[in-house]
Amino acid sequence: MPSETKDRILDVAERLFADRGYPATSLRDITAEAGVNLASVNYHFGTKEALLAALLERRFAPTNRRRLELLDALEAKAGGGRPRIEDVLRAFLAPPFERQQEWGEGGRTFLRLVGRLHAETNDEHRATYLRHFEEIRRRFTAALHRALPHLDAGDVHWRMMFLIGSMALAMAEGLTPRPGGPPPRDPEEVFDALLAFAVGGVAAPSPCRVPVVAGRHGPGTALAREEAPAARGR
Amino acid sequence: MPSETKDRILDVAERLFADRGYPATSLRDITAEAGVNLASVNYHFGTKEALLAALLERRFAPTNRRRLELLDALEAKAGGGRPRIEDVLRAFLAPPFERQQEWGEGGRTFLRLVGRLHAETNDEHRATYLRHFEEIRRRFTAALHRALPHLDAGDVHWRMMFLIGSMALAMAEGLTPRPGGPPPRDPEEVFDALLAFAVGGVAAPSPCRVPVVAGRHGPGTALAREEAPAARGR
DNA sequence: GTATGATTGAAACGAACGTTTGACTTCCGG
DNA sequence: CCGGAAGTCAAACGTTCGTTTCAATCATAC
Repeated sequence: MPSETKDRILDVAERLFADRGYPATSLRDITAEAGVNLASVNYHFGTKEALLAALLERRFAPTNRRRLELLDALEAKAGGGRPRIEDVLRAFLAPPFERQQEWGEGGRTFLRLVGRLHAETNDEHRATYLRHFEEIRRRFTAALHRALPHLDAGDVHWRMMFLIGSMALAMAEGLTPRPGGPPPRDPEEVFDALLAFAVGGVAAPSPCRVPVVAGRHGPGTALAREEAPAARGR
Repeated sequence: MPSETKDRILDVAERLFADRGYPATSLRDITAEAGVNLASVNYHFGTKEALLAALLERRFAPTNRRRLELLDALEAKAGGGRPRIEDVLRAFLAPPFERQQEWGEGGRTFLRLVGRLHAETNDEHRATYLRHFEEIRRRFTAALHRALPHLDAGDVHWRMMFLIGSMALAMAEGLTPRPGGPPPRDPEEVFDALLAFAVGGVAAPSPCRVPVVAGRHGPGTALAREEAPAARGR
């Protein structure tokens, strides 16, 4: 077998990156916990950065392939018509959770890592991560716009952002046990809750920018509006 | 004047932490850009960790005070009755944006930092951050539960999570100019869009252990469920 | 003016980091 | 047997980190 070492490094690095973050995890931590030599990371992967890239590739490629597969099927079925919002969101949100089931603990760890990377520092490893994600975001934003033709591009863009934020936090924090909250649920339940929230948010009525009947404090800014009647279609 | 140096350090550190993340920003970066001596950070704040704490305290204290103030007013007005979902969410979401207006560029920078810290590494500075946030989360979760009495505690907890995720990403990424997307909007517009999304998501019908109709592939798991009749009340 | 406490300055500390080196195993086709 | 590629190992490389030290400076009260 060519490299049991390689896989051990990948597994441990995935867990430690997810637990402590990329910059806060040293190669010495990884190699010590994996029981391999320090130099083997550079031997097998080149650099720490390339280790992250390999790690992302391993899980991201199948996940995103599945996303696009579901999206293609969905759009083919819709023909020229508009796809259903829930179908689009399901195609976007389900694959990571599917993979999590299939990969077991490693998959759950990966979910947390992905959630964390969404806010990770601004350097090249962020670019490494975004390279996998940008095409997905672009295509699903377009699909969402077709499902919500009454919104302008900016609104759709922002709702996609909010959606990603919900997903990321659900993955990063939601799946780790936390004191004070209810016990963590099964990932399937989390998925159901997330999808319900996402559909409700994405399909919400257009943000009402027009009438502002400011409450009392604050000179009528949108923020201080507290008693807005303000029905507003588009 | 006792410490122009102290404020310069705080301002620069806030910006650099927001741009690059806490672990990736060195005290040398901060002091060089602020034009002060390296040792002055440790002189004025003690440690890098304490610098972060001071920085958070400066912005968080008034923001969270305002949140609780709005929440108290809201609950007083509601008496024993159930508060309106939108009012609760507005009390939670508006103060950071209000502060951002009042603080100008520094406030906007702080929003990005807060968004980033939600996914920051697991060490003590994360605890530092959470110390400011946990009480807020607890009180608003309770208020949200009163506004949504038909949901169980778990559902409310998760919707609060999703809400925080949306807010965090909106703050962290949404306010920084990004290639490929529409030009960044005014924070007021972002706030309106976020609030609309949040109300829609939080007030969504109970997670889809309710009937879902659609699609074809997938063997009946919760994730692949696309044709599930499965009504399930509570 | 001079003593005193607060602040700044330049330099160094020890530790930890990612990476490289070169010798040492291990394994297998000839 | 052997030659050589593939992999492992301990040790060291040069850098950068947060922090400390201690002398120099400044303001202010006596």
